[in-house]
Amino acid sequence: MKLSTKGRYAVTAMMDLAIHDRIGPVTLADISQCQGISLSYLEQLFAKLRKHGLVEGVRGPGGGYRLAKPADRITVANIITAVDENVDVTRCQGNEDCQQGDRCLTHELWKDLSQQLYSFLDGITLAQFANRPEVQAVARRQDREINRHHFIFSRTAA
Amino acid sequence: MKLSTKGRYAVTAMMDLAIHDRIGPVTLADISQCQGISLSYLEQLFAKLRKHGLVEGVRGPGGGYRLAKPADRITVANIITAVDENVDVTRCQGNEDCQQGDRCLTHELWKDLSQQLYSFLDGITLAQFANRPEVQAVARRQDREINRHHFIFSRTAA
DNA sequence: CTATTACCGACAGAACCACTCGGATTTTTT
DNA sequence: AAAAAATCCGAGTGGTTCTGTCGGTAATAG
Repeated sequence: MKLSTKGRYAVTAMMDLAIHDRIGPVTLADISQCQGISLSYLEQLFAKLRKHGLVEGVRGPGGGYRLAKPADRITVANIITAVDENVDVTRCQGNEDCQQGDRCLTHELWKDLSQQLYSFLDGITLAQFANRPEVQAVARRQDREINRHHFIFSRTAA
Repeated sequence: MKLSTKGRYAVTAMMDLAIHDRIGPVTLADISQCQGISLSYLEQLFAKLRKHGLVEGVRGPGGGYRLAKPADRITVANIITAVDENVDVTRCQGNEDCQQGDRCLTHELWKDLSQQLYSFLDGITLAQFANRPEVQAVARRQDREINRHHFIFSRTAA
């Protein structure tokens, strides 16, 4: 388990997808502009998310990314492990005899804590965020706006 | 909230201190050898832990580090924030009008998740690890060993 | 006095992060 | 058919963090 800005970017971007899931795919350009992350960097993150079956891309104009599974089946732990594939285990990989047989029981304790943390984050789904009343309200307003712009201007010109 | 190898090292080292707290200070050389971390790197970590009032150093032969507070008053969150002082907030620091006023509500959601994570780790104390029966058993055996070596050889020669 | 330990700062290589650039491919619109 | 919008792809880069080395000073126990 590891937690860096990379993971945060991935999680917030996925929240964005979950919120606007109903009106179709969201472009990386939108997320880039909205969240202040570079487009190319987002592309790299989404390549990993796609390989892990969390999102699917839609090419061409009007395309973008959408969730590959219902939002209540995607957990925060899923997202973080998808982009931070570095498992980064203890120094004495598996072989527990790192020092006089039993000295390094702290490694066991850490593994236990790490597992607790994973379980915690695995219990939090994207749906839990997207279904909040205040989120629904804002999302609906934005969706209308986006639809209007789809007809008049291009969407990203908003 | 951030979680890297640095934080893991700090937490496992602090677990070590908590486990052997009863027999006095633990030297960094011991932790270094036991956990496979370089001595100088440990020194850097413990300088931060000391500045945050989590440990106190004892100089001279027989010295080392010991917990500055009872183990049930030191949480995992305390340790991690002590060594990873990087708070690393959202891109639009505080000013919520990062994009068209309300677009970036994902930042709010992330802040909420981050807070949940902190609370979770803040609920886990060193004592919860040190007080486990299996830990107690191993620690007692090790302590005896260390005491014996204190008289016959030097402690690190074990 | 000597050995042991914490303390301190500078530095250096390696790895990783965040990002850029230049393209190629697919699809919709015109 | 042409143009534009979007995903895809890989190479490369500057900066930071990680990990560790080295050399030294200060305090303390025996």
